Amino acid sequence: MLPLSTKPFLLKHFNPASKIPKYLQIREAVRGLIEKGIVLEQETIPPERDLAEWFGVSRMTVRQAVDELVREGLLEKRLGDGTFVKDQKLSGRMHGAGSFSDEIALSGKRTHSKMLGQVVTRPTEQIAKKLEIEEGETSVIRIERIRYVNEYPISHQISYLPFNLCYPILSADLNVSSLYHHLAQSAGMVMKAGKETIQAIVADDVNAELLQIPVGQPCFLLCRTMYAEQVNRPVEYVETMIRGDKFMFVNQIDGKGIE
Amino acid sequence: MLPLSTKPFLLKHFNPASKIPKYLQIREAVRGLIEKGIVLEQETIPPERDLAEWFGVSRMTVRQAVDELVREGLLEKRLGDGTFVKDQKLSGRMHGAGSFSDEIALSGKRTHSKMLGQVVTRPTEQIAKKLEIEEGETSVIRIERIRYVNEYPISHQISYLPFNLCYPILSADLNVSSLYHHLAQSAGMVMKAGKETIQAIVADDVNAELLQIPVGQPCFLLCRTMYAEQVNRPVEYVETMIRGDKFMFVNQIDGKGIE
DNA sequence: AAGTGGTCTAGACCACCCA
DNA sequence: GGGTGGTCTAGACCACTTC
Repeated sequence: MLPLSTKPFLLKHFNPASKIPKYLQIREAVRGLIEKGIVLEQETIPPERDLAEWFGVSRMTVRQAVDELVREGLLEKRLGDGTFVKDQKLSGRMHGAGSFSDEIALSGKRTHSKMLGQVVTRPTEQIAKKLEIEEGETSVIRIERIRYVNEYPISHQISYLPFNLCYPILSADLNVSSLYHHLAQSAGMVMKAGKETIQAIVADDVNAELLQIPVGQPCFLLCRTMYAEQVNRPVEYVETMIRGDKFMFVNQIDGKGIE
Repeated sequence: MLPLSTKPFLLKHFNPASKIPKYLQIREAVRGLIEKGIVLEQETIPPERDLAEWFGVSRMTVRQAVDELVREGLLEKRLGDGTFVKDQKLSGRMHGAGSFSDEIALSGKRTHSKMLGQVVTRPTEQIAKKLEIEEGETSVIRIERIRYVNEYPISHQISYLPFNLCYPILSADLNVSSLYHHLAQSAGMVMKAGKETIQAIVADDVNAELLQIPVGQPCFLLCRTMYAEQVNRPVEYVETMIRGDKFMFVNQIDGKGIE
């Protein structure tokens, strides 16, 4: 039997006269049920028919609310059984072979970084999604740097890391040593795998000034999400703008798979 | 007005008597509309009320189907306006140890090539060097093509092949089938390995016209040298200009080699 | 004004799970 | 068998965009 407190709690967060759509109010009310611990992990929320009756709405409206929480990964429906609160764990299997990085092909050159800013902030919706952070759940560390090769700027990089996983790096001096190195040393995070996309874009005015190039000059935009060994979720999302006039990617093609 | 072909196409992929839920059939039918290029990017799919009438289902059922495609990022709804096919960047893998390519990850898209020219000519010094041809020793085949995805041009490609190794392909129709396929069939050349570089540049006037983009738009320039199993020298050098607004590279990062 | 997607109803029957 | 979620109907009114 469900605790008696669920129904009063839900109704307290619902106002049918409000301009806010009912399904959104219901979604947030049910979310509160979980966040406040009124319904614990592995337990069920009330049946859809009960919710519909309590709120005085149709079952379809309840489903619209609950299904969104299911898609967010907060709830799990089991056919014929009920709707359960999930353990807070997100899946993220990584596979595929191959490696690569933006630091390759710079061998023999002198490199350094300049820190532009390192702040703890609230993630935007996009960043929260990339890091698989529940919206508003927590803070992220935002690190903005310029990387130099032989004294000229080569890339502008903005990294985002979940605060609660990576806060020890806040004490690091990233001017002289690498982010990944410090993540391993101070936060115990060793990067394991990830995914990146590479796009061709032109420099906007901000990047043009930072990279000392004209606006409109071609650049690479590299967006990478990295996973650490220790945790089953992303620990870094980084966007890197790289000068197209000073950098190229090199790829060795090997054997099979060629039509 | 929508092409007449949408309705017949959709109904062909729908069977109300099937045990498969209607909304799933509708979802896949609409997906087919996009993948087959019957509805192109930036265009709208038919209104929900039309779809409901055509399929003989209620509008809620149509919405259940369409909303899933919206969540997948394939469609975008604009209130009061319509449901639009999103402008998606195509992607190509970039395995460090394996295939590459601009031809993968185009699954479900209609692709074809247009031959601009196929001539036997004397190699320039640069091309001769790439193909490891003694200067003036022999001739090369120069093949220039535009590649299309869903009717819009995606890349402009110029391939160079040593004449004495590859002349059988001169009889091939490269409009319909791949260069590598024909090299294998008619010249007995199977591509084995190679090396490619990827640069970010902007379109010049020639490429802008061929790719139907403005001059100055960002592009990738991919330069690749390929070796065949049978011979110990390059058999193809190809330069490919790829539209940056329609294409991105995707790379899976795996384990080691991370600084 | 006409057409679009957004929200919502009050039911219905089904397949599935558990006691 | 009784309760659960899965699918589906045939409407309705609203808010928004476009013309």
